[in-house]
Amino acid sequence: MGRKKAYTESELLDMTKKLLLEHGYEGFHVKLLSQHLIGARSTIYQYYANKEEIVAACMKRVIIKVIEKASAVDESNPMVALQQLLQVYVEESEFHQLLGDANKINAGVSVAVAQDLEYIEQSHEILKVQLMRLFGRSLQEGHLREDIPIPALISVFFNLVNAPNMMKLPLSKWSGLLFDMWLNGAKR
Amino acid sequence: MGRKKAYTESELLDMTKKLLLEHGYEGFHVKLLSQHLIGARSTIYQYYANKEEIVAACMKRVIIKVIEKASAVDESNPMVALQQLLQVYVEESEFHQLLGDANKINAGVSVAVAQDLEYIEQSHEILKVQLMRLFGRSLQEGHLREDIPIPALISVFFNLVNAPNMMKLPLSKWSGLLFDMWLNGAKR
Amino acid sequence: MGRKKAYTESELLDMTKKLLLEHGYEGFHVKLLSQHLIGARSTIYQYYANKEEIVAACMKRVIIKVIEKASAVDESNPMVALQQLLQVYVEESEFHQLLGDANKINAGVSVAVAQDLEYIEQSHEILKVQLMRLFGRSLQEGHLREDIPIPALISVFFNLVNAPNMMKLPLSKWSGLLFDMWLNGAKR
Amino acid sequence: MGRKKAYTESELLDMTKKLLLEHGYEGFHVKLLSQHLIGARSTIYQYYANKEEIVAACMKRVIIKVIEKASAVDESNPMVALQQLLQVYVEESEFHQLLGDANKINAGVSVAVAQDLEYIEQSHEILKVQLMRLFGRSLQEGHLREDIPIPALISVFFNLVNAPNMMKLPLSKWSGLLFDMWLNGAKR
DNA sequence: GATGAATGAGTTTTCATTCAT
DNA sequence: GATGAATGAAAACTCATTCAT
Repeated sequence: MGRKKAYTESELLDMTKKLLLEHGYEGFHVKLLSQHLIGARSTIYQYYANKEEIVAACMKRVIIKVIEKASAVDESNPMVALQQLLQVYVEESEFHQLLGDANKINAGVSVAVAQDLEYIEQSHEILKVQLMRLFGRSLQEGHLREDIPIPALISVFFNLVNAPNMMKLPLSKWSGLLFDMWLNGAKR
Repeated sequence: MGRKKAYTESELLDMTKKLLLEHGYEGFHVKLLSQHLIGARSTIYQYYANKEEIVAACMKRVIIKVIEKASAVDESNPMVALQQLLQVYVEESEFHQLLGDANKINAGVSVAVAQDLEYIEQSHEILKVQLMRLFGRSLQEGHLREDIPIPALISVFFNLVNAPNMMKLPLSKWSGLLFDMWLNGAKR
Repeated sequence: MGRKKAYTESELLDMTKKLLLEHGYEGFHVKLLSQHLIGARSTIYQYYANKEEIVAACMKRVIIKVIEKASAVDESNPMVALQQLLQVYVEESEFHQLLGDANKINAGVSVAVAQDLEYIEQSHEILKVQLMRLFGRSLQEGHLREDIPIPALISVFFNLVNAPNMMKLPLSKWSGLLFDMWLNGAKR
Repeated sequence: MGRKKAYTESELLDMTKKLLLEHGYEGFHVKLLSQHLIGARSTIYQYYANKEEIVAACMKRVIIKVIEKASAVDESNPMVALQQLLQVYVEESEFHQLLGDANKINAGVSVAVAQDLEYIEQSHEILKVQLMRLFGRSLQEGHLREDIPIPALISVFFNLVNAPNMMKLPLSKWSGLLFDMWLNGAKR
C-alpha cells in the first residue's frame, strides 16, 4: 500500500494560505511551507511541480469558495443582496488581499499555473459582473445617491471589507455595521 | 573634494519607495534597487550599511512628510479638520501600505534601524492621538452618530484612503467625495 | 532513504582543522573548505548554519580528544603525570594554536556556536585545574625549584609544546626530551 | 606647500604592526588600518601601492630593529651573549609571531614587496647564523649538555620568547628568569 | 510514495583599489 | 597631496528544485 500521507492536500493549501497572508507573496517560500508541515520539503514536489503551482492552486481554491457563496446570494432584492454579498466578502476578506498578488505569479512556469490563473481571472470577472448588476438595479430602483459616480460608490463599498474589525465583533454583526455605515453615513 | 555623486540620497529613497510599493517588503532587493539607479550595487553600501537601513530610512522619510502635513491641519473645527486630514492621508495614501511592513524589519541588524523604527512608531502614535482627539471632539459636538461604536467609525474612516481612485479624479476632489460618502452615506 | 553522503561530518571537521592550522582563523573560508571536499559549497550549509558553527564544532572536537587523553593520565606520581601530560599536549600540540582563536568567534551568530564555545571554555578550565593540581603536588613533594615563581614554571612548561620538532623525532621521544630539558636544564 | 600630512609613515607602520598582532595576517585589512588612522582610506595609497607593501614594509622595519639590537650584543663570552640575545628576543618578542606570516605575503604583487621579502629572509638568516655561532662556541667551551641534540637545544631556547609573561615582570628580569630556567632546569 | 542529500543560481555584504575633484 | 565617490571581485548565505535510495 505504500506509506501513509503525512498531510492532505487540503492541509497543504490551508497552510499556504496562512503563510501567504502572513508573509506576502514574495515572502512565501517552499522551505517555510515545509517547516509548517510534517515531512520533508522534497515531498511537496510529489504534489506540485513548483512553488507557483502551489500558490495558484491555493488562490484558486479560495476564489472557488467565494464564488460558491456569492452565487448562493438571493438577488431578488438588490439592496438586500448587496448586504448579503458584503457579508460574504467580509467572511472571506482575506481573498481580496490574497488575490491581489495573483498577477505576480509567473504564468510561464507550467501549464497548470496558467490554467489556474485563467480560472481565477474568470472568477474575478464573474464577481465583478454580479456586483455591477446589483449596483445597477439598486440605482435604477432609486436606492442610491445619483450625485456620486458609480465607480466611487463601488470602490468604497468593496473597500469596506478591509476595514479592520478591531472590536472583534461576530462577522455577521460587523458586516451589518459596515453596510449601515456605508448606506447611512457617519453623520448624526 | 572627491567626485560628485551619481545620485542624491533623496533619489535613492524615492526609488526605494517606488519599489517597495511595487514589490512589497519581501520583494525588495538591493540588486533591484541598484538596477533602477545608475552605478554599481556596492555603491549603495557606501550610504547604508544594509538593506534594512535603506527601508527604514525610506519609511521614516515618508512618515515625516505625513506628520508635517497632518500637524499643519487647522483643528479649530473638528469636522473640517477631519476632512482636511482625510485629504492628507489620501494624498499620502501609500504611507499606510508602506508602513504596514515596518514590523517586518529586523531591528537587530543595526542601531540606525532600531532608531528609525522607534521614530516611526512614535510618529504613528502622534497621528493616532490626533485622530482620536478630532473624533472625540466631533462626537462631543454632536456631529457623529452615537449608535456606531467609535472604533468602527474610525476604522472605516481611516480605511477610506485605500479605496482605489479608479476614475483618477484629482486628489482634492476624490478625498472630498470620500468624505462626503463617509459622512452622508450612499443612500439616496 | 535519501542518497548517501559524499563525506562524513568527521571528514569535514578534519579538513576544517587542517585548513585552520594552515591559514589561521581569519584565513579560513567556507569556499576554501568546499574546495577541499567533494561537492558544492552549498552542501556544507546543510550541516552547519554558518562558518562560525563549523569552526566551533571543530574546536570542540579537538578539545574533547585532549580532555579524554588528559583524564586518562595516572596522577599517582605528580612528576610522572606531568611528563605524561606533556606527551599528551605534544601529541595534540595543534590544539593550543587552534584554540587560541576561539575568542575570535562571534558567539552571537547562533546558539549552537555559543554552546560549543561555552563547552570549550569549561574544558579549558578543567585542563588548567589539572595542571595546577599536579604542579602543586610536585612542589609540595619537593621536586621543583622554589626560587622560580610557579606561574613562570607553568608558563615555560606549557609553552614547550610549541617548540618545533625540527628533527621529526617520534613524539614520545620528543616529548621525553622536552621534559628532560625542562626539568634538568641545558647546562652541562 | 600642499596639505599637512595627517600621520607619519612611522605611525602608519606602528598601527599596522599593532593590528597585525591583534588580528593576524589574514585579519589585517586596509579598511581596518584606515579606521585607526586619521584621514581617508584612499590616502594610504599615496604611500603604499597595495596592502602587501604595507605589511612587508612593517615586517622589514621590525626585523631591522631586531638585527640592530642583536648585532650590538657583545659576543666575547658566548653564554653571556646568549643571555643577552634572549633578552633582545624577549623585548621584541612580537617579531617572531609577526614574521611567521611573512611567507603568506604574495610577493608577486609588486617589486617593492619582493625586495622587502628578500631583505627579511636575509635578515632571518643572519640571526640564525649568529645563534648557531653562539651555540657552537658554547658547546665547544663545554657549557651545554651534549646528550641533547643541538637543534632541540636551540628550538627550546628560541621558543622561550613565546612563553607568556603572566606576572608582567619587567622584561630584563623576565628574560633572566627564562634563561635561568632554560639553563638550570626546573628541578630542585 | 517519501525523503535525505546535493546543487546551482541568486542575494547580501565586504573590501582593495581606482577615479575625479 | 588629500579625499569622497565608485566599483568589481569575492565571500557568506538562501532557496527552489532535482537526484538517488
